[in-house]
Amino acid sequence: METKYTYQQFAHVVLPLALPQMYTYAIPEALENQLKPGMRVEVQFGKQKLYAAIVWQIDNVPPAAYVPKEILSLIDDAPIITAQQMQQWQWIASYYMCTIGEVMQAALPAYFKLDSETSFVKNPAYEEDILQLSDDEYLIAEALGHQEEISLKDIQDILQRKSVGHTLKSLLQQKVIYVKQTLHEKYTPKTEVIVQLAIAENQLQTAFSSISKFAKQEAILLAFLSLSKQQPAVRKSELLKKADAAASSLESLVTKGILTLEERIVDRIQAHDISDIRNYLLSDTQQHALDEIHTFLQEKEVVLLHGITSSGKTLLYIELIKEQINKGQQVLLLLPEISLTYQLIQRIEKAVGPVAVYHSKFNNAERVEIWNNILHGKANVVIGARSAVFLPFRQLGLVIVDEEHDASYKQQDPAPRYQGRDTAIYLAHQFGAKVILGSATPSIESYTNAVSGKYGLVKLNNRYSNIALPDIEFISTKEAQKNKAITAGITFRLRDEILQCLANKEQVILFQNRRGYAPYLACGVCNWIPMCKNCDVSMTYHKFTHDLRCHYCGYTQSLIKSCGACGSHEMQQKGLGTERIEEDLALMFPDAKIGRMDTDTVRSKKGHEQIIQAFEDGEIDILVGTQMVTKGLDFGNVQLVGVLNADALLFYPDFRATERAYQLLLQVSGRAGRRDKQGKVCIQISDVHHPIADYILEKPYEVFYQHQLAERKLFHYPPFSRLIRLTLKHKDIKTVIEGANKLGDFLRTKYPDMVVGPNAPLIQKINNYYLREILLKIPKQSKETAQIKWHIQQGIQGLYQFATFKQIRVTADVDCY
DNA sequence: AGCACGCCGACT
DNA sequence: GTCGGCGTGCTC
Repeated sequence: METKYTYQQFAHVVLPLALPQMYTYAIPEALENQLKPGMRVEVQFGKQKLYAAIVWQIDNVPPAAYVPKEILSLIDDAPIITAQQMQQWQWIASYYMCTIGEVMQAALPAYFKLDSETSFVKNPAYEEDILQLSDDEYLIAEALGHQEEISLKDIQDILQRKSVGHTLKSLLQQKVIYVKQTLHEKYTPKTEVIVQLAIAENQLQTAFSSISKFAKQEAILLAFLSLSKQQPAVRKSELLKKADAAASSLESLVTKGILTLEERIVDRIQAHDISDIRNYLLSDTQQHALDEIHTFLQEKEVVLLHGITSSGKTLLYIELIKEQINKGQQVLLLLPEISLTYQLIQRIEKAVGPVAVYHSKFNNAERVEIWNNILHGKANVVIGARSAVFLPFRQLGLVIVDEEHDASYKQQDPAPRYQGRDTAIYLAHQFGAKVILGSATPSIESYTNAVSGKYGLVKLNNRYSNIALPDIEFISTKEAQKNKAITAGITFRLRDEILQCLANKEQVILFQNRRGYAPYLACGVCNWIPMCKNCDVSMTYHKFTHDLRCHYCGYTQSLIKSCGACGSHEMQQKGLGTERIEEDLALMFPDAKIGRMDTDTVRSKKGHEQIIQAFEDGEIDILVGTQMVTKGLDFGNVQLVGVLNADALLFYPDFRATERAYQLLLQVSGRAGRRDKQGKVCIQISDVHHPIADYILEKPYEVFYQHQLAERKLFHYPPFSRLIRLTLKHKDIKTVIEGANKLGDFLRTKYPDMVVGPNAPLIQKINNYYLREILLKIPKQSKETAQIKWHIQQGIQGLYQFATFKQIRVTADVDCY
């Protein structure tokens, strides 16, 4: 018998999974004409799981090949994403070669992404026949007598083991329990309990006399009266604190009908104190730059603002933001994650009024609220990290990308591997909005666009209030080693500079790009190095925890005392991590207060803030840290910046290594010097004649740029090409090599001049998976990028036709770093 | 991503 | 002979 649909409408939905297609569900009659694209619906996918999927498209064509499932319920009464966002997601999926489901994962705050949790409930029809049950089964049935439902984890806890499958199966077979899937709406608005007076003012006298025997109740009522004079609403928590009373006393007052309690939904996003909106005055140079920006923006969509450190780019941003606010437009200011410090946000807020801040360290509930505030036009200035490009803007007028060269704008893992800066430009384009890219050391790509006239180019060459540029000195570690003028990685030259700073009560920042204590151990006899058992990297020694750790997979083992190859006991610690340097500094400068900032000391957003605050308050004299110290530290009394080992920055076999080293050295140098005194920067490097020293010391950015450009041209790197990197992963090295060769050969037959590799990456094995890479260099002017991407997909599909290659994971990284 | 189905090794 | 390991394929 042929199935006859009673459904009129069908919805194509996106699931929050890495699936290439959309899935079609039937819209039940009750929901007809209520669904709109961008709304979430509850659907069952597979035999068990429930998901919140996003309606992408609605039509009335019944699928011919299968019987669609019904949409279970409608979650939203209005779309949570806009048509513009849907277009943006589609663009990201196709440009960065991923699925829309993966974009959905990255774009939505966690609370919008629902999936079901499995729980088990007691079958009410089950007649107690407890004697039939095994001990384990009895324990579960017993537990369900106390609670409505029970999760898998609860069952594992009760039975004190992980494999509970058979017990579960048996209980289900005997129909003691059944499975329930529930889709939890995880977001709950924050509420506060507000206390109000339940009686008229003139009854207060009577009330007081009625509670005269209860000191605490009296205290509460008095505290309430005083608080209610100061503020419109009295919060329960605050009242109890002021009265120093317990909730039970308050309850008594409520029972007596003197006070009432009311629960209210409040904003998690606290309104900040912005009482003193400051007007900063622009210098002539800055004003001139601002005028130039305006002129360019009349005809160009993007302007690159090339301003040296401390030239006051932030001030220009503030002016530009204010203009947009006056026009009633929204502004997005993107910053590298780590630069999003409270100090910077506060500074901008003081100048432009309230801003919404959005980045991954905010808790989920806050992110939902910011999302909704922007969607409903309640927030107009957003400061955020790269994921802020996914917010549901309405009237976007301007996007500013600060430190546009920063590598952290590129998402590495997982997909979507999008470039936040480039996505921001696309976003702005969608709204007809303008873009400002700001940097002291622009990326080669952006600068090329500026030189070619695609972007406007505005320069800001003077430091604000003419703060002198720091005095930069390269110190040869090779020489120092020869002369025995170096201990613990610090040359005597640098040590003397530090001493002088300490004598002058000035602060010092030291930069070292390795965390931990010793980056590796080595046997003094046979040179054996302990490696991670899962990865192709050496184990790093952490002294504080007294163990060896892999910085790639997190594997930890206790410290090795004897050599794994020759058995000798002469294991030596090699290299210098921040932890070790911190320790050595304490010995070298016993009177100085040493601080350390790296991922080990900065666990939370708070940890980061605390160290910055301590540094600003002068509680730290010498701050040693990784990459982190190069960003977001615009304060303090820093006179000296030391780079302990610049060689480590240049060592990477990566075409961007020089560019990155250059950017980092200049950025870290920018931390030195204050209003009244020229700062000092000491860069330790083995060879002081390395070209990078020249670029940093003498040559203007343009010279560096030209040299880099020539090199990029020679090897067909961006901006002369577009790179796509394919990474293949498999547990067996032979399989991954053969698979990579197969895919490489396929692509080479199509595009003989574009394929590089397959090659083994710098780290061959991570987490027990062997890796191989294939790089595609697509000429910039090529019109066939879309076709190439399609062929890549074909190639991967082709690989999966072979049984041996079926479990190779292939990831594509477009515009890879 | 999850989940079920299906075919080979170590236990009662 | 069964439990359960994970390789394989599918989900509207």
